[in-house]
Amino acid sequence: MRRTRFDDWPCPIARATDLIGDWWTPLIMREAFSGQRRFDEFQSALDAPRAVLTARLKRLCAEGMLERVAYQQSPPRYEYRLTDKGRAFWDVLAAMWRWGSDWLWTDAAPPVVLKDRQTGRVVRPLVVDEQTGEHLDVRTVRIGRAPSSS
Amino acid sequence: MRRTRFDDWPCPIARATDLIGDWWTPLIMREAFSGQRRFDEFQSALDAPRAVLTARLKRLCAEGMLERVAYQQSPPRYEYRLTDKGRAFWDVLAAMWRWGSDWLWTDAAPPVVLKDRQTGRVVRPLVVDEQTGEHLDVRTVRIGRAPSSS
DNA sequence: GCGACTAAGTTCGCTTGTTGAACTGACTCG
DNA sequence: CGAGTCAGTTCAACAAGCGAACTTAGTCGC
Repeated sequence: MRRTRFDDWPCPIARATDLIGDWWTPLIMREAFSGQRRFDEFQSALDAPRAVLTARLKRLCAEGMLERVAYQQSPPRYEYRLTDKGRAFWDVLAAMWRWGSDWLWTDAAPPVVLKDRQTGRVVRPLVVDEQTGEHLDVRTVRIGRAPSSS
Repeated sequence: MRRTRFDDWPCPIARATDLIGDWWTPLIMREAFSGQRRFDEFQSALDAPRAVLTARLKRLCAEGMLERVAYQQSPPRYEYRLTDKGRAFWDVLAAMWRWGSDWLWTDAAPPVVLKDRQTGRVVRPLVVDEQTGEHLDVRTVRIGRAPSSS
């Protein structure tokens, strides 16, 4: 009777949900993107229960989003670094950022924004069709069987 | 000692996580996007526990992502329709779709794709900077304080 | 060499959330 | 009148999340 797993469903959203649908997980990734690496850094940045943090980091490593790397031998200490897969996940967080900024502040504007590291310009993530560059509209898109590769 | 809420954190990712970080919730939204509206449609499409589905639909309505609308008077029956806020959430699901497709099928390609409703062309969502149209790279972006609007 | 400190977890008792299955109530249809 | 439909609710067992305290292996200041 354990929590239903989605990680073998034939749908990208379901599999992704299995990972980030976990409590705390997207926030851990956010911290990783903003440069945190060590257990205690994550812990104090998020104020998450240590046991939960342990479980999440273990899962993220198992999934190949983070890598557990020794940064000193004695006493043995490890830090958690983003892998390519983990870095690619930034796109999802950026989409969440945009949607959250647009729809989750009814009263005022959110106190934080994304900025270009060089120019300082405010950056607004947008989800588009790779081919056309047009904003992806729900109404124009449907879910379909993949074309057979044979 | 209840589950830590993120919905008043000053970060768009945190607030979004509070919503979609919930088990089942992104999948319910996916079903909503593919046209499901009724309680039993969601239930049988996902095979989710009915009690959980009730709780999630209630939450999504409270958050203004869905609307509970009577579609007949007697007996009173309700369906759940996407609001503008809910429709806007498609961007996040699209980003999850893309990332999941790219990184969560190690063995083969995913069996489902997004297609243009008219042309049938396969559509690949991409997260870009709204200004430049360039793919958003983690390394070029940082989190910063919002410019004061005064 | 002794006590305080540090980093990275683990353990524990308690509360909340999830699960599957069965049940309910108001109606309609044959 | 009995079966069926829809939109939930209820229940008991179990899993997961919570905060706080504890552990382990080493270093640093004195």
